[in-house]
Amino acid sequence: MKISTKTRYGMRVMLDLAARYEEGCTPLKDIAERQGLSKKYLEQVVAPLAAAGLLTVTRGYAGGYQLARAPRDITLADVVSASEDGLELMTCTSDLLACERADGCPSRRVWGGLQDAINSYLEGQTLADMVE
Amino acid sequence: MKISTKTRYGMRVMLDLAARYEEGCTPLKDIAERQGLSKKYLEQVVAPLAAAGLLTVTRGYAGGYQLARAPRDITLADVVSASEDGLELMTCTSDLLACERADGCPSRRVWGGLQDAINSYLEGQTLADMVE
DNA sequence: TCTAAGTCTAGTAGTTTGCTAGGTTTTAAT
DNA sequence: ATTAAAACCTAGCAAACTACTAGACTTAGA
Repeated sequence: MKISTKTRYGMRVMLDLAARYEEGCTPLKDIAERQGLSKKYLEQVVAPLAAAGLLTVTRGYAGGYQLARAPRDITLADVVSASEDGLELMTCTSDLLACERADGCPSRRVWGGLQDAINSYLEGQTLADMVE
Repeated sequence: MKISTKTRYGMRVMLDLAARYEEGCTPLKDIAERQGLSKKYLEQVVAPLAAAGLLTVTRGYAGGYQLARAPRDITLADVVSASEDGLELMTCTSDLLACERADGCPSRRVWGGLQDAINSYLEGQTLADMVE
């Protein structure tokens, strides 16, 4: 149940960009310096966020990243889901089989409930909420 | 944010024992058979649960495990926390340092809020609730 | 004393994590 | 047309973690 640094750094990048959303695109170099992180590593951190359509990319000279939507329109679920490739706590294929055999499968209830709690928190908060 | 099989199996063991709490101690062999899991692996799954005081152990012939308290008095947080060695989403030492430098550290708010959501769900539900 | 239980320790193949490194492509400024 | 600053892509790698298996040892009731 630990959160990977990839996801944590991804969130920091998104929050950093949320704080200066009006200012146009920002190069990774600036974000890396502000956050005290390796620019090279951030490239990889940012890739899935861009692939998920959360970032607008400007390539070439004076390029950089900008939030694709207003901070108010990007939820924490959007960010975490992109970084972690989904919010699922488990790959439920094998669990479905196990549940066939089990009687009522109470553990389904456990993890389903936890999943709901996580989803509803992350979906209910936006980047704007976090930045104030 | 995936849940390890160790934790999932641990929960299944605890739920299995909760369902037959009145019946005294149950050998791991029986649980392994019912759940379709390796008994040998379950030994390791169960170890941290016993160490956390959630299980009463009877060694020797006709021994086995039993819940140390009634299902109503064991929360999901107790179980997950024992299996995962705490509920923390991250080791915050390095984050504290980062937060000194950052201005207001909005990511603290993100993960703190998620942590609260997770904790309050897990602490609010007991094994009895899951078994019906 | 036999036997069915839990206990402890070690090993291990495979995967994931958290990076670093280097080269390629894109594009605005000169 | 060249340069420079940016994003993009791929590979590699040590360390840690995961999901087990295996075996020897201990405990205690029948």
